[in-house]
Amino acid sequence: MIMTRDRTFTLAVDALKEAGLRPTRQRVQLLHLLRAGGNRHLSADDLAREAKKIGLSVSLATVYNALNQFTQSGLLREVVIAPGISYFDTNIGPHHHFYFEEERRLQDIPVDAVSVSDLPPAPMGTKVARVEVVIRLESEQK
Amino acid sequence: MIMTRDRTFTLAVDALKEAGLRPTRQRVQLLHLLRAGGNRHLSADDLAREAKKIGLSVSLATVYNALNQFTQSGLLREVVIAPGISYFDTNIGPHHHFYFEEERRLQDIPVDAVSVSDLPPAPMGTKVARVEVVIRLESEQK
DNA sequence: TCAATAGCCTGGAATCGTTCCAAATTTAAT
DNA sequence: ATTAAATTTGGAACGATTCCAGGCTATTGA
Repeated sequence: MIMTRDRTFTLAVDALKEAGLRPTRQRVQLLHLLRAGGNRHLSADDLAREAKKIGLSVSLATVYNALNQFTQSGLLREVVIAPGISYFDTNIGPHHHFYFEEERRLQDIPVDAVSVSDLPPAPMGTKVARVEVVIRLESEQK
Repeated sequence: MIMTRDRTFTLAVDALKEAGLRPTRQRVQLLHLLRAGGNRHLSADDLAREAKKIGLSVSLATVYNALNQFTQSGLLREVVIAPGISYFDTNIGPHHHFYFEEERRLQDIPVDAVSVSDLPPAPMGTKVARVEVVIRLESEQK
């Protein structure tokens, strides 16, 4: 008799299929983990560490591969902050970012909280892939 | 008899002094080189290579030191594009950037060509250090 | 259902950009 | 000139990321 399957990962599996990525164990688990806990900004290392903590067996190379593939497929968005500091953002809708320099932390800004208008046209032969707004914050004390 | 000194580097020397940096031979030469040729976007390696080409004797470590010091003093602006790709921009006035993904090239956008308005207030205890707008472009061909 | 095959995962080595270090040199102040 | 402080240097070290070759796994289609 066919048992009802575990539905825990159905969403992740579907998302991967739709993105044209094979729903391998590692990718499914990582995507599921990424999507747990709302919108987040994680480094590759953060994700690898989280995965390890909950007992997933995934190599660091695979974490990098998966994050890059997810980003390319539009399942994630990458925000690069400084040489050697980059975060993957699970919020893929249009929005912007505050960056707290001291804390090295990102925070989403809803897209309607900033208006970017009168964009110059994309130069000939190109099209806009993305408009990125980062507001860098420093502690107020002088 | 005191000869008239070489004025070639006067501007660079003055800028360094004003920034509170000692006008050492290396810093003067590098700043001068940076400012030659209008607004530019150079990686550390680009600058080191250029310096070498014109016969300057500067170590790579010094190039990095100088670029970081110049950036901190407001003589330069750093634009980070991707993990491992960052440029130093000699244009320190307010402006934004196009980034051509394929060519890995930056291009300035005059500040008045984009309007960023209704910025949300900086969170309590912080102030805005900088607002960064990068318009990422990809080749138009499908 | 089960092989065949294309794609994926892995640990470790390699690479890249960047920073660190201690010694030697240079600058600025006396 | 002398001295103290700052700077430069080459090379080692570093952290993040990518590469690689071999073993595994998902998908295909017979």
